[in-house]
This record gives sequence, structure tokens and C-alpha cells, in this order.
Amino acid sequence: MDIKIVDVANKAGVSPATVSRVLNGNAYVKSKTREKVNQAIADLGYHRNAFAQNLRSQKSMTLGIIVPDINSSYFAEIIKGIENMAYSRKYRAIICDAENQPEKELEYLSLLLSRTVDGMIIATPAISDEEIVRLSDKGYAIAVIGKNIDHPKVPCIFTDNVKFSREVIDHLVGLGHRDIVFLSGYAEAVDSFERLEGYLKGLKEHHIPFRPELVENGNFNEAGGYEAMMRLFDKKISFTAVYAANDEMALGVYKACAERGIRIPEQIAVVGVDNNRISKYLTPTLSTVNQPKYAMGAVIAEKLIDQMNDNEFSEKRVFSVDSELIVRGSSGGPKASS
Amino acid sequence: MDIKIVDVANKAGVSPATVSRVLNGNAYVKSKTREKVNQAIADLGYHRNAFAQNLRSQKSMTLGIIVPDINSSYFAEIIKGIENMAYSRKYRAIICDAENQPEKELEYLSLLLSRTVDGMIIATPAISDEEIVRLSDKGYAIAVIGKNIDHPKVPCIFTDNVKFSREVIDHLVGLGHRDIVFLSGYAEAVDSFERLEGYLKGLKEHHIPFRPELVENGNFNEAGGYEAMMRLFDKKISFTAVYAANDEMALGVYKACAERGIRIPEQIAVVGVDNNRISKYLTPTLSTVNQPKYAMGAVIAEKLIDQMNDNEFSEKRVFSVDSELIVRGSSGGPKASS
DNA sequence: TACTTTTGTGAAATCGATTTCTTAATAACG
DNA sequence: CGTTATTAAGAAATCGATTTCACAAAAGTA
Repeated sequence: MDIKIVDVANKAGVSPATVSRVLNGNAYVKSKTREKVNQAIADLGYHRNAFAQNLRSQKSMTLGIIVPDINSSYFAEIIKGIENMAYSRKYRAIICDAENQPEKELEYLSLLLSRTVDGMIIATPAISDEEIVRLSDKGYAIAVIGKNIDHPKVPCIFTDNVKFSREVIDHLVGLGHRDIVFLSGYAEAVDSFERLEGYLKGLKEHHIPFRPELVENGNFNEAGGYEAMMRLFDKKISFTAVYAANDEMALGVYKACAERGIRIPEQIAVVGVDNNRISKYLTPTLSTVNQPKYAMGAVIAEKLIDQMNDNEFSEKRVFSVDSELIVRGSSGGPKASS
Repeated sequence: MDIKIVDVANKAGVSPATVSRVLNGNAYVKSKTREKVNQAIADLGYHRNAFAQNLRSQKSMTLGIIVPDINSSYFAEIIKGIENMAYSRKYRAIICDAENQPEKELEYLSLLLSRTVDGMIIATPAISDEEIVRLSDKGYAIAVIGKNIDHPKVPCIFTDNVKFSREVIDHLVGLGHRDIVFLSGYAEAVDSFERLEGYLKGLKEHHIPFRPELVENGNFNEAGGYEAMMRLFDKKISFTAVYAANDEMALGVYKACAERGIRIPEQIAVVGVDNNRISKYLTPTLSTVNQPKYAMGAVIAEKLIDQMNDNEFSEKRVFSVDSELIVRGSSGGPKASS
């Protein structure tokens, strides 16, 4: 038996409307009345019923976030950024872990359709650009992390995959490597494609001919990276460096090399992407590309909330953030964690 | 302009009540009518408004989870267990990351009070047992991970800290160690206390006198573990093994040892707790205690949901799960990751 | 003083789905 | 065939907070 607004109204000898006004800081309330009401609220230990409030306002002050996996420091950091920004704007976040399953992504997307969340931030690859455009046109508030959606109402934040991939190649070539393997992620992700593009451009700049047999798919996970390396070893082709499109796959590379007794970086240099928390604890420490994860989360959350509220399709909608290459032991930097 | 139930009703030529019956699978609807309604729903692309539904049912089908940190594989795994169980029971989960700040825990707790979630799972130390008992008495649905709350309506799941801590000591003593450091976590957590208790009992069993100077507090995080080790080194006391109350602190131990040029496990053996994902990638691999994290999450979520629904204070409310010691390179096992 | 503007408050409508209460139409049964 | 169950479906009340509308009281202005 919960206390409702009428109970407070009765206790204070006013109407529910007046209680509501006090609750919402409406100015047209005598200070004496306000006091009476506040006293009644305190006496009864009244809490407003969020369900009724949501129905009336058609808002839940809740953001949904869909990520491929929360047990990855990459997404965990992004989530923290979103969460803190949302919290400061009085929003809550519902985190949806799609566990790398495209079906789950779509199921979670229906959260938005059922209007339990006011807006949604998508950081997964399986939800297509067309679907996002369609939903946005229908009036749903959506923001995207990791790719650029061509729609005036969809805030996007991503990093320049091509740019940092070229830097990675620069770095490796600078160390004398010419036979550089590229481990790609699954095909649905733009990240896979763009990092490959950067790899190709990097080679071209250094006039190194592209050898297709040096590209393998590792599905962005450790097992995939391991298997891809095994395939490469079995092919008996020579290479001296591996650029893995993320750190998870680099873990698989380490494992495969350990099994074959190949030393990193002496025999094979390795560079990953994401600056996963694990990367600096490996032996040797893993060279990787760091993205400003926390900031990315915070920025996209802020933009989405802004847009949901004032509907002013803000000056800036698309954010490309810079990533930096961190050179560690796996490609010539200090081998131990500092 | 969303489509509502009346629109569907009009289109199908029936009353909103009938549409609701179709929506909720009520048997008293002619199959012909049902078809008409379903057709109208499909034609209009109707989605029920969750806010109205929540208000009517006074339920949101949402669970809140408060954890100290999502960027820790320990909690991430627990969350996955909760999430999947909740999902299969048609519940959603709101994950609240308290970021190791007691104030944040309390703020999130107020989420529950505002009734936006139907139940809450607490995995943080700062919310006191008394508070939990008080809220449960008030009718809020709460479950707890990591400690045992003495209240008939609060499902709890935890592991026997004393038991596995004794096993850790057994293991270390078995390797010939007698001067074993204990790195404790912050005092608010029962885990700290109970793991210390197990450490003491373990020593006693082996007739090893307790030396208080071998106990240091590392606050459950890497920096704390590092600083604690530095204090120990500076005290110039001798010891040959460290039992860290979690893997995070063990990371700090590794770092401190690296700086001082101390070899693990030759000079100092190390054992942690949690089987954090990182632990098996360290060099040497870290011996640790594994808890069935995913299963713990799933079990507690199931119990909470059961209790919220049928109110039958189920036979079993308190779950003590077994943990197992995983011996790796830091205490004599294989040094490289397998 | 008479009239306009600003304050202050209550009654009632609203948000949209569900459910109770009715009533009507069939079906089942003696 | 008449009477009781069962099935089917609508009207209206309900969940609880907010807001519009209406009106009165107080304050300000000519």
C-alpha cells in the first residue's frame, strides 16, 4: 500500500494539483502552502510513482546502450563515459550486452520500439545503416558509435580507422618490416573494412606490393586470431609482422606464437588495436592503438541527450576522434609493463 | 503521433478491451475476431506503450544491478549470468556501475525506491545489511551477491571465503612457505574479513604463528596492492609468499616485484582471488581462486525473479557456492599460458 | 474607485493499456 | 423446449501524476 499524491494532498489539506506543483517547482504556490505540502511529503515518506510520471510525460529518462560485449575493456570504458554523462543529465542507462549475437542485437533494439527507453546508443555492427535511418525517420532517437550514418538526426562518433592503420604500417615499415600480415575482424563491421583499407594504403605509400595471402579473418576474438595465425603458419609463407585489427585477436597471435616457439618481437612483431586493459600486462607488452573510449562515450551521450531535448539539430553531429599508436614491447618498445 | 490501442480497435471494428485480450492471449476471443485484430496490428505497425502498461501493472519487468565496477571481468561475468537469466524470464536489466564510490551506490539505490525497477541485485559492499533488511521489510525486492543477509526474503549467494582461503594457505605451506603475506581489501567488505579469517585458520592448522606485520590493506585495487607491497618491502621483513585477496591487487604485487627485481615465483610466490581474465595472461600466469561467476549471477537472478512473482519464500534462499584453487605459474604451476 | 494584471488553487481531463462489470449470444443439458 | 453454463465482447473504471481550464483573490494601475 503505497502512498500517492492524493494522500499527500489530503494530509496537507490541498488538491493533488497543488502537490504536483510543489513537486515540480511551479512558482505559483504560496510559500506557506509549499511548506505544508513538503511537511506532508516528509511525514508520509512519499515517493512519486515513476510509472505514472512516465506515462504522463511519455519519457522514462532512460537511455539504452547496445554493445557487442561488456566483458571487454573497450566497451566497458565507453559505457562508463556514457553512464556518467547520462547520470549528470538525470538519465539512467540500460546496458544491453548482445554477446556478439546479431539476433540479440535486434531483440534489444525492440526495447526502443516499445518505448521503454527515450533514446538508444548503438555500438554493434549487425544493426544496418538502413534500419537506423528508418527508425530515426520514424522519430526514434538513436546515436551510433563506430560508424558514420548519413542522416541529419543521428549523432555519430568514430575514429579514423584508415588514418591510424596507416600509422601502424608506417611504424612497422619503419622497423624494417615488409611482409606484414593483416588480421581482419568479421565482415559486417566497418572497422574491419576500413582498417584493411588503411593497411593497403600504408603498404602502397611504402611501395610494398599487396599480397592477399597475408590477410586472414580472425572475427575480432581471441580464438579467431589464434586460428588465423595457425592457418598462416600452415601456409608456410613468410612474414615478420602482424597487424591485428583488435587486441583480442592479438591475444590469439601470442598464443599461436607461444605454441610454435616463435618469439615476439624478435621473430614476429605484433600490433593490435583498442588498448585493451590486458594489453599492457602481456609479455611482451602489446603495441596497440588507443582510442579515447571514455570521452567517446561521454560525447555521444551528451549529443544524443541534447538532440532529444531541444530538437535543435545541433551544429555538430558527426565526431571523428583521433587515436594514438602506443608502441610497446611487441614492436620494439619496452617489453615489460611499466 | 503513435498508434494506440484505440486505433487498432477502430481499424478492426472492435473495442480496445478486445484488442487488449488478443494482445494478452485471453482465451475468450473468437478466432475470427483474433485474426481481424492481428491483421489491424500488423497493418498499423502497432507497439504497445510500455509506460501505460507499467502504470497499470505496477511493474516494469526490469531488474537493477549495482556492482562496484563493470570493467572487471569478475563483475562482468556475474552480470552476464544475471542478464541472460533475466532475459529468458522476460526481464531487462539496468546495470549500475558504482565506480567504487560508496556515494554512487546509495544514489543508485534510490533508483529502486523510485520504483523504476521491480527488483534489485546488490553486489557492492557499502550498502549496509541493516539498510537491506529495512528495505526488504518495506516490500522492496532485493537480492545480494557476496554476503549472507539474515532476512527470510533476501536471496543471497556467496562463496565460502574461509574455506578457499584455507586451501590457499594449505597450498602455499605445501610448497614450503611459512612467511605468507596477506593483502586485504577495504574493511567494509565481508570478503576482506572472511579471507583474513581463512588465512588465520590456515596458519593455525599448520602451527604457524601469526605475524601481524605480514598483513597489509590494498583496497582491492591494483594501486593499493602495489603500495602495500612497497610498504612491506620498506619494512625489511622477510616473506616468501603473498596471498592477495583479489587478482587486482596481485597485479600491483607483480608490478612492485618487477620494480624491485624480485622474481615470481622463485623468490616470492603469489596467489590471488577471482580468476580475473587478465590472470592467465600474466607472466608468470597467476594462481588464483575461481568462483563460478556466471552461475552465481544466473542463480541469484532466478531466485529473485521467483520470489518477486510467486512470493513463495522458496525452500532455498541462501546459496553457498564452491570455489576452486587454480594453480598456475606464480605458485609452482606452469608458467606460460596454455 | 474601477479596471487590468498577477498569483494561487481546485476540478476535471489526460496519458494508454488493462480489467472489472455487464450484457448478449451460443452451447450444453435434463 | 426451457433452463443453466459457457463464450464473446463492449462500456466504463482504474493505475497515479500532470496539466489545462476556470475562477477567485490579491496586487498594481489609471
